[in-house]
Amino acid sequence: MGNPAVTMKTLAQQLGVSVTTVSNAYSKPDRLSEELREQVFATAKELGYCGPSAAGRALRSGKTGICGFLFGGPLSAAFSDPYSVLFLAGLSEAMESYESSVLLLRADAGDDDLLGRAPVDAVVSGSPTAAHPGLQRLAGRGVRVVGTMQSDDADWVAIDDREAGRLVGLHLARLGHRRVTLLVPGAESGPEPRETDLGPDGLLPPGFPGLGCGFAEARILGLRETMPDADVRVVSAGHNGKQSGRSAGAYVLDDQLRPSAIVALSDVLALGVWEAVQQRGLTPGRDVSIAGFDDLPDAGFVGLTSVHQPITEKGRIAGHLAMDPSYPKRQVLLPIELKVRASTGPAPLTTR
Amino acid sequence: MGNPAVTMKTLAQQLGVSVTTVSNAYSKPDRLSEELREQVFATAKELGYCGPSAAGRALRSGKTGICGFLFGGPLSAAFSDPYSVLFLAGLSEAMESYESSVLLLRADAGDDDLLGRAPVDAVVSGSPTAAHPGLQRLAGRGVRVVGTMQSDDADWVAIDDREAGRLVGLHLARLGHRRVTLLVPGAESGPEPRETDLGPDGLLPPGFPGLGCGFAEARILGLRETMPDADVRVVSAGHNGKQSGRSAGAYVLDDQLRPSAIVALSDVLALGVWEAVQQRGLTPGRDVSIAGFDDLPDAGFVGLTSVHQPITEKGRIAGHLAMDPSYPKRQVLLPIELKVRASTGPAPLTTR
DNA sequence: CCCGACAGGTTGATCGATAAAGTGAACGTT
DNA sequence: AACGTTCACTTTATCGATCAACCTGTCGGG
Repeated sequence: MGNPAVTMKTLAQQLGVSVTTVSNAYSKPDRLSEELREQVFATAKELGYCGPSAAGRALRSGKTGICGFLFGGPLSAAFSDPYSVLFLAGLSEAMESYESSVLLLRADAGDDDLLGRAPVDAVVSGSPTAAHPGLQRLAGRGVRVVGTMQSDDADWVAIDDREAGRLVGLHLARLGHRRVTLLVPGAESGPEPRETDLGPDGLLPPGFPGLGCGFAEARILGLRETMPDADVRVVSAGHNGKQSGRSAGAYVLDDQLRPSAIVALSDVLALGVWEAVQQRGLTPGRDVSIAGFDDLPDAGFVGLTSVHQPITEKGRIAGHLAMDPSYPKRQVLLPIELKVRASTGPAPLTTR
Repeated sequence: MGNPAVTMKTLAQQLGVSVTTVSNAYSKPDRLSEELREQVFATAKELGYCGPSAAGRALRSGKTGICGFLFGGPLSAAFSDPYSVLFLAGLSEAMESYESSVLLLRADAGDDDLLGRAPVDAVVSGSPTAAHPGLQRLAGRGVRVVGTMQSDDADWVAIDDREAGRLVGLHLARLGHRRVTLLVPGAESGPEPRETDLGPDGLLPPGFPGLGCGFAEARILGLRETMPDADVRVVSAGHNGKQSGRSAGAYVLDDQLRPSAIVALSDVLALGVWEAVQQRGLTPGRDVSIAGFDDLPDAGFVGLTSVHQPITEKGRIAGHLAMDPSYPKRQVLLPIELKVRASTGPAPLTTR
């Protein structure tokens, strides 16, 4: 039952010892006799004391045993995206070995607060929404920050997104594709797909939704690099979900100048496109090729060509980087691999 | 960059005002002039102060703005179980409306600590591992506890598991099934399926893994109630995953006395069974019927008969119960519905 | 016989912030 | 003119625990 007011002081008084001794019973067992320690615990149970309060301990010691997982956008979206779920699985697995827990944080502009006020020892930037403004300051406060995109200064675990783009580009180029549409997960703009051309530098035009994604730019660059003379269009697909993948797919497929290949910057989108293709009675890999990134389990299931990355392992390593300052490699580049499946095939002659 | 030692005191000194005023600037805007407030923020930015520290605030005010999500077993398992992922999606969605965040907690015996020391205002018991010993004491400390199983005293959001069992039982009985095997998610015992008969009371024998599940008992009771003269066997399927569903399914299917229907107490298990059935070249719903519970998205996808419950909504409501003491209904029973799909059909004549 | 090491405590300061009560000036009220 | 109010802050007292530093016997070695 435990009265709310039961604290170490209460215990100490009851036992006739100092508060420090009670504290030691919990956190420094070797500093008092085994016997007394037992007594402390016995009295604790009796009075309904349930261990040192998180707040007090955190304030004094400066540690919380909590690692934040930062997600850009509504947290509920994190759970509908298999990528983050897999990442979280790895992250929380790592946390268990540190007896720490994971705090889900939403990284929203303006919401400096929730982030700044989070009681965490470290933060892992889960979605590759690279640099949240508040992150910098957090780092100053002694919070370790771990990214999931390459950068010069910070700690990170990432893949070579440019290389990932190249893998797909090369593959499609060899299959003879010349007209390609890229689907980028956009901001939370409505379901309306929006279209653009790439700038002269091969990058997204400034202000185009999807820009913030971080990985988008690199993947596009890599792809362009290996398909220099292809006709590449870019369509923003609203939020990163199967649903918007489907509608963006529809938009692209119904266009009179249908591309021979559609590359989605994430598998969720690609899977949506896959459905749109099926709905139209077309066969992926024959009538139109589809490729994605991340190689989610479902990709293997339906036969979607995708660039594999070890997502759960990524989460695990991020966890170690976050909790263990002495972890040797502070910047980890994970291997990737193109999984060629049935969803990509030679470009149809009519559209070559 | 923000020196670690930048605190409200620093700000106050720099500005020549009291610490309280700085505090008010953040949490009680109407208690100081707009002008001064701006100044405070300006200086904060200048000195790299990133808002009130969570620890200090939590200690003094007794609130953390954090809701714990309690999972029985390794947290990483929570992410491989679509049920908990869907639940978490709802929970975190609700949290956003309270500007609170979710802390993932592992409810392990012996690990009283991690739970007791968690800086939370409330805890939602995510997996139906009903009553963690520490929960009681937490409640005493002023932490609101929300369950996902029916009980008399506490707040909860749940479904009528017994009724769920009845729905399945009735359905199977009408289809003429007389020999049924129940698959219960067991403890983390190895992959070895283990078998048992139901006790005379129609309950699991004491000590049988799966007992702790909470919902298992009720569902079994309901099922038995509607199939009084069926031959019901129970098999424990190791941990709650597709994998163990498959091996438990194999175990059951390869038995000489193969049942005409297999009921898994969770869809993940059922989906595993489904795969085992397919692997053997059998057709679910014709050669052997399969039914599950929870109606995960994949269930609809492959055509698995299952008892639907609004999982995400459950999480949402749990969140409201946790964060809003004035939420009207403190005990919420959600509707369920049997979704009949292709995986169940008339019992084959040979096995009737 | 003195010294140092060690086990097993104690004391007092402190972590960063908020709650509650107080202060003084300006203003309106009857 | 006396009095109640409001505004805009300040003062003081904690919240619960940990840390650094300091006692106090005891025991073995030189």
